[in-house]
Amino acid sequence: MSIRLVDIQGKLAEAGLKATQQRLVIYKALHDSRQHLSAEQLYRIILPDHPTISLGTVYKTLDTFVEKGLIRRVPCEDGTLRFDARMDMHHHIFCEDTGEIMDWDDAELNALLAEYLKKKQLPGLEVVGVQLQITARRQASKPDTEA
Amino acid sequence: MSIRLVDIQGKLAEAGLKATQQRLVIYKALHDSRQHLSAEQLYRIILPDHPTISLGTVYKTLDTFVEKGLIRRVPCEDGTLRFDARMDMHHHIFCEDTGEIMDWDDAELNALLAEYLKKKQLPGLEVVGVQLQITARRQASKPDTEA
DNA sequence: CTGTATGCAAACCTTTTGCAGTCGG
DNA sequence: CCGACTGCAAAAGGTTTGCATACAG
Repeated sequence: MSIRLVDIQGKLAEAGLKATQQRLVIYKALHDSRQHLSAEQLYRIILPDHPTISLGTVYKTLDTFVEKGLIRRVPCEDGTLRFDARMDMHHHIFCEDTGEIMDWDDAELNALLAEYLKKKQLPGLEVVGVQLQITARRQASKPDTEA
Repeated sequence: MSIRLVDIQGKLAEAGLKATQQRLVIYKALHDSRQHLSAEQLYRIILPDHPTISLGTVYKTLDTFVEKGLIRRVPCEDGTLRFDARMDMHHHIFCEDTGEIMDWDDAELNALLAEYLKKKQLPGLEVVGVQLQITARRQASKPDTEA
């Protein structure tokens, strides 16, 4: 669940980045949260344990991480920009009621999409990533609640 | 290609919205652009022909349209929020190089996804929308350019 | 040691808000 | 006519920038 510092150091070294305290903390916080957090949210999580870290550093660090391929940006329907430490193929469910983004993992779906993309060619484009974006609403237990 | 005013008026009436000049213009501009524009971009497109329209109105109107289901928000990997007048199932290719969002239409893919979702149940959630988000880069004509 | 990365605070840009006046139904 | 909608301008919110200082390699 919780990533080891050694592993983060490895990732940073691979990317040619200095392993500063802040970078270790930011990566670990995002990874271990297993969520899709904004810079601001991440800052608030980190602050109690690291009161001297600055919000600007969080922004810069996240940008650096994205640039180096350590994390990815998750576009979110409510307009906020969030980040995800998972780099493997997976999908997102956006809940309209709560604004939450949940991961959706399904090997069958991944295989389906991989096969589809192998067949289809995008004109002049090389696919770098694919994800299904599912928008959902909390299911009304009583179907007659509103409609 | 270009939508008729009568049709927009119909949509607005259905949604219970007054057919103001501004709403007609904004909807038409977004629809006819066949692109995924931000409020700001839309404002700039409209301004020459309607110099008195205000940016605030564009924001409010777009929000109202989304609320009423006339258009949808398109989350974009660069953090900007854009809007799309197409409400039928279709997919988006985000080009990392240009920041452009292109539509991707494929009946086969739509069928594939519809079938998949019919089979799978999301726990306690009702699916309102699905779209494949493809991230791509311009294909290097010479494969040895970088890698 | 040296240059990269951080902290701080100001600047910037986008979006929201409140209110008086306007206009569509 | 009346209430919904607009324009304006100010405020809020989130993100970026610049520079002096600190720290990893």
